[in-house]
Amino acid sequence: MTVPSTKASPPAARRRRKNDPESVRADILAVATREFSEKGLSGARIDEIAEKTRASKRMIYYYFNDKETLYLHTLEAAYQKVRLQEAELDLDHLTPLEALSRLVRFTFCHHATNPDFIRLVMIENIHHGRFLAQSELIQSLNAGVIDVLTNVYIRGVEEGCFREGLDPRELHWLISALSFFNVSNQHTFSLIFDWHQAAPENQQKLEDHVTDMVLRYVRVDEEPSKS
Amino acid sequence: MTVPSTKASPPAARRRRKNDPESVRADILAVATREFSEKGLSGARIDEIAEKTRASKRMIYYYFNDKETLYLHTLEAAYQKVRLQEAELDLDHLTPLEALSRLVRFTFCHHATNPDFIRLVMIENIHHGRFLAQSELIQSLNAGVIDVLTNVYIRGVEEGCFREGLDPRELHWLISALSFFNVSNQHTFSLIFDWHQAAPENQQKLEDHVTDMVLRYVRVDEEPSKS
DNA sequence: TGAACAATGTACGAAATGGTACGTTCAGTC
DNA sequence: GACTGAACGTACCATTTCGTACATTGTTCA
Repeated sequence: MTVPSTKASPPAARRRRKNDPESVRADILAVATREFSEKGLSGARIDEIAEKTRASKRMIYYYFNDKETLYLHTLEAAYQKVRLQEAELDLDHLTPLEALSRLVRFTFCHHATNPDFIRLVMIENIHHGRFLAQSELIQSLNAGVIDVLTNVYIRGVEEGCFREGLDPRELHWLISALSFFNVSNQHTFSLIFDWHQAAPENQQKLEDHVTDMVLRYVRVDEEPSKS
Repeated sequence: MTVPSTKASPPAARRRRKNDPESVRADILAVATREFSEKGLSGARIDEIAEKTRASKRMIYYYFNDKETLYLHTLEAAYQKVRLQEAELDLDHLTPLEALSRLVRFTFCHHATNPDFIRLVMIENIHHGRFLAQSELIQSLNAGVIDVLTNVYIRGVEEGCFREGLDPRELHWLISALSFFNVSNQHTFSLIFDWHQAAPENQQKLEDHVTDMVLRYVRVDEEPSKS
């Protein structure tokens, strides 16, 4: 009763209390993200996650029921974070060409700066998307991703700078593929071709090439005239 | 001495003998490939590999020293198999455009029909290419892969159908990225965008798009004239 | 204040798992 | 035909690893 400023406001008063479930949960999730993305589902160790956490192993099983559930929550959190970042993108005030270019560069840079997310997706694919299939959350989150691209594309076609007949979903596939591969296969590619792909100058080159490639694919053909 | 037709020819007479080291080794490697590519290094179980083999667990440790060595041999065998298939490609008698098109389609199809290999490479990347770095074999194998592409590209530039200034290694990167992603991220992509990517008609579409994309990127610009 | 429930720590159990000790059989050689 | 080393089987060990039982502390509300 004599406690400073806490009166029926549990979520706001996080300082004075000893028990802080939300932060414990968040802490576990953060550590789990690092561990799972680094070592995979079977490679990550619950005990090691527990050690690196302020909490104890008991807490992991308290908030998340078992290893696989923890992994699923990790995956969901990662997707949510991505979507939040994507939502900040504002393309409506740009010309279609600029907007598409911006979108490609954003995707490329985003993936490059979020290797944890990429690795989790790789790992999830190794598991045949078994966990993603369980998550309605993720699937609903991703519903609107294509919409942004669709809008840009339609505007481009209407303005005559993009050629017709392309499927925005396939366009998204192309952009994703190039941006994803840049992170996912960096190690093997660098080793095999003795090329420091992660070097800033090479990353810049790749970003330019990827952007160029997508634009060339979408732009109308510059053929002077037919016959 | 009364044995049928075996006289100082151990490698040829494989039938009558009870011990058949080569085939045991090959069998182990084949099973290990399936297991590792399916479940990863940490996910695969030596006991399970042993069970699925005609041999026993003891034999795995007899021929390969430990789990990681077995994994490394698996990886090396997979790369070797790929290189053998690639070597069959004969592009010299084609025009540069046809040759490049052929090369892209070959890569796309090859990856699509060898998911085990793709998955092993994914897994190896999860391990930061740690094992590939140990293998001089693989790195030497891959030396000549770029050469084929380089030849085609140079021919194309000389004949005036490819634009100058592109790096064959980066070109290879683009082709690999699109072909690789098609397999590596099939599960998550199909789920998220509710699109049966593995369906033959969609695979055909993607193959066409990928080929088209690469060709559009490499072809000379069709601009009528400057100013 | 004290009952009720949420949050947390400690210690432990049971199964899985990589790896090995030890013995046996096979195949070529003197 | 005895000897030797390669090839192979069985049983086992030590450790790791997921998960839980149980006790304890914190928090809220009547």
